[in-house]
Amino acid sequence: MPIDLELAPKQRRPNGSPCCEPVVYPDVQREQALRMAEVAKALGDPIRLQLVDVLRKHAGKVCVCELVPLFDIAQPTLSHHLKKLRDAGIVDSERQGLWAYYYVIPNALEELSAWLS
Amino acid sequence: MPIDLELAPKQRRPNGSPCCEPVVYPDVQREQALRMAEVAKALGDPIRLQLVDVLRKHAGKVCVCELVPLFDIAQPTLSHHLKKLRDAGIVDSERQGLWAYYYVIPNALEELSAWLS
DNA sequence: CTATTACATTGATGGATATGACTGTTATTG
DNA sequence: CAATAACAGTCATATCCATCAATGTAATAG
Repeated sequence: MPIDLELAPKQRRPNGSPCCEPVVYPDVQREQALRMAEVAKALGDPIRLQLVDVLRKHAGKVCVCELVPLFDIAQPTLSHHLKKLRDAGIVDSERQGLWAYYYVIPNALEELSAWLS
Repeated sequence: MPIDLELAPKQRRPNGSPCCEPVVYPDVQREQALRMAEVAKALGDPIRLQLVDVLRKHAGKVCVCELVPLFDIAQPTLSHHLKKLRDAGIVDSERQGLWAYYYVIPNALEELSAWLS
């Protein structure tokens, strides 16, 4: 059940009583909000957002060594950001020899995107 | 200029040299990433995301007193979250007597939404 | 085997963040 | 005017976060 309560419109205030009856909050959508907030939080850093932007615009997988020179941060810091994106379920990686290739998980952004539009 | 570099695909590593030529990063899109990350960061909290959800689903303006009972947080904490959303340019408020009415700023989410889809 | 490269992890640190208790401001009731 | 209600701001605290330096791991070159 989406959050679509009939919130009481403007109200008078008798006195000695709160202005609004407490609206019962439908506990549903809670989990969806948690999931979407987790994704949004991961995107809430300019570097991570640009990382996702780069990865999205390259259908294939991108090597970490190609991502490092794009930003003014040290390699461990980039690794840290990539881990955040991985923990949020936005990207995943694949190891091939010495290199690690990252890619955006298909539909990982879909729920948030649908909610925003 | 959007981030759409031709990242060199997989590469060999001669030896004594880094694996990839440093890719020149187009400094543009930086500001856009900053703006979108700011919005995403503000949405990166379940309570704030649900707040925006409630406000969006009510075309009119919603009184703070109607928002408070929806969440298990104290009123000052809710006020803080609303301020975060205000600072991020997502919502605005209007004072009418004792009450403050909040609403989502039209198109405030458009840039992020467009980028996500 | 030794050196080096690519990447991840750990630890430390300064800065931001979420929360609640308290206080302040404004407006309305009586 | 006095009391109260609605909301915002301040302060303190505990937690989280971004960053870097240093280290660890795995693989490849020589």
